[in-house]
Amino acid sequence: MPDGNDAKASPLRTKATAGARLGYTPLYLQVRQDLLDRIIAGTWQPGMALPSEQQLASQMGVSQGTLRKALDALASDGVIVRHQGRGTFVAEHDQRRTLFQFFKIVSDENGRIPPETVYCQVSMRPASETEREALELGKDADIWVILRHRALNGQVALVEDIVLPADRFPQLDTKVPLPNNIYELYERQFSVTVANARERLRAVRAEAPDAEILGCAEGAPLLQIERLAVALDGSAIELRRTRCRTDRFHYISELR
Amino acid sequence: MPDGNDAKASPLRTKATAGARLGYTPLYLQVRQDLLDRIIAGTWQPGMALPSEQQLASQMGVSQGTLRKALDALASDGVIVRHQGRGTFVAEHDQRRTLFQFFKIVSDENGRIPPETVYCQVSMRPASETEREALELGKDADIWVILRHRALNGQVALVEDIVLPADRFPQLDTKVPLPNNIYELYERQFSVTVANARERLRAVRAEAPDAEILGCAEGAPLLQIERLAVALDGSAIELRRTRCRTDRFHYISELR
DNA sequence: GAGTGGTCTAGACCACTGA
DNA sequence: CAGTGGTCTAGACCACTCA
Repeated sequence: MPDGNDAKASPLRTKATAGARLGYTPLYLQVRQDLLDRIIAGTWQPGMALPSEQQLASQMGVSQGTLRKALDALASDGVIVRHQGRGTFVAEHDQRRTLFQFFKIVSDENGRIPPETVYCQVSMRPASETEREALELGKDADIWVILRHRALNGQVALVEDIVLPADRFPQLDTKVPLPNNIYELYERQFSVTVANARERLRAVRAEAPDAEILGCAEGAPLLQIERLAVALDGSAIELRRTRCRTDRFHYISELR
Repeated sequence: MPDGNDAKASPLRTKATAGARLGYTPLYLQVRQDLLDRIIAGTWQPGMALPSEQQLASQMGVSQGTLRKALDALASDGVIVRHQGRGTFVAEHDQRRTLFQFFKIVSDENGRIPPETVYCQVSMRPASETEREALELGKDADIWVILRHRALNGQVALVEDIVLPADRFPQLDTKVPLPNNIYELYERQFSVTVANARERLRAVRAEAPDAEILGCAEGAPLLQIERLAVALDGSAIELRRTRCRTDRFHYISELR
């Protein structure tokens, strides 16, 4: 058993037994954060099984019910995945997750189809001011810029600029050609797990270079998607701008 | 106590005590459905308080923990709202909910601002085939069509076509002028509660009529949003097409 | 201070998986 | 059939709201 005594009778429990008004955090949220910290630190790698509820509960000195609430919270955030009868696993950026959670463009006829990368180029340059601000970078930070063209149903439909902080992705250029599933690359090669993202959508005119790549007229309407992706530890990790033809595709959004 | 013996020792409990392989539904989900049915039936109106957990649990013959899981599920679906120390309430389509859950267009400078209706027209006609299909209507069904122009920061920015099944909204035309918050109208006047919606986004060219309304050039890029809204009982209730300028506004989408 | 939802516990039993 | 997560219970106590 390699998972021995690393957090026994933990120093948590801010229980506020008396009138501690502010700053009260329920035990299950403290447990949640403790587990999340260990996942971020790499104690359990993506795809690996966590110890069983019983083991974790007794290790951390809490009841199984409390531990379960912590795991439920992590599961609803997509950090872990639970399978009845099998165990609890650190969530992975497999094909399925990338396609459903992080790819919102759908074919009008075929529904969800995985995009195929048809062109990819990597370069480095100093970050602009807006890039530094969005990615929370220091004054002289460098960034990687990835340019990709991607096809759906065999038709080039997307042009992407991806911006990454260079220091979090050392020697990215040696990984060329980059795999189709780039978040899997972040995860496996650089230990960076994308947890969630916010997107801003606009309709824009196709400028000449994009029009040529996408095979549409200059001035045609394109859907522009600006994404800021956030890592497990809450830091901004990727800035992405996608321009997309929407004559045979559309972007889906669920309001709940 | 007006909420007497209406569901005592309920006929639920499909507990599968023996090897009932398929068709097993956990008790808390049965309770959830039972409560949802009563909300749909209007036993508790939007904004009203439900009985306390203790009362509901003993009424329905389940433990407080099980009842709580059912309420938690309804709360995470946005059907009810819980307030520690105050009670549990049927969710309402107030200004706040409409603005945050069902309005995704944001000003580049000001952030979230409520849109202002500057033009509104209501008419009735037979449903087209695609409308019948989307709204699950019969052969000769009629629909209401609402045309609206809406302004953000004092600038006309949105053109909307809203399609509703006529039989669910009797005498809608007598409610003109429609209030700004139209989901509140559905709820209060027609007992129709919008629960969630799916949207399809595209970039399109501004045609002449929209260009004039929005004050932009013909052929300018517009963001087109097609929405299908679903009621509490799961039926499709509204089809909506919005066209929007995105030179000073954008659409936000959260990926989690 | 009474009443509400929120947390925490301890234990029993059930459904599912895989060797 | 052993081990895992999922459900269900009963009861204690805590934090919050409002009269």
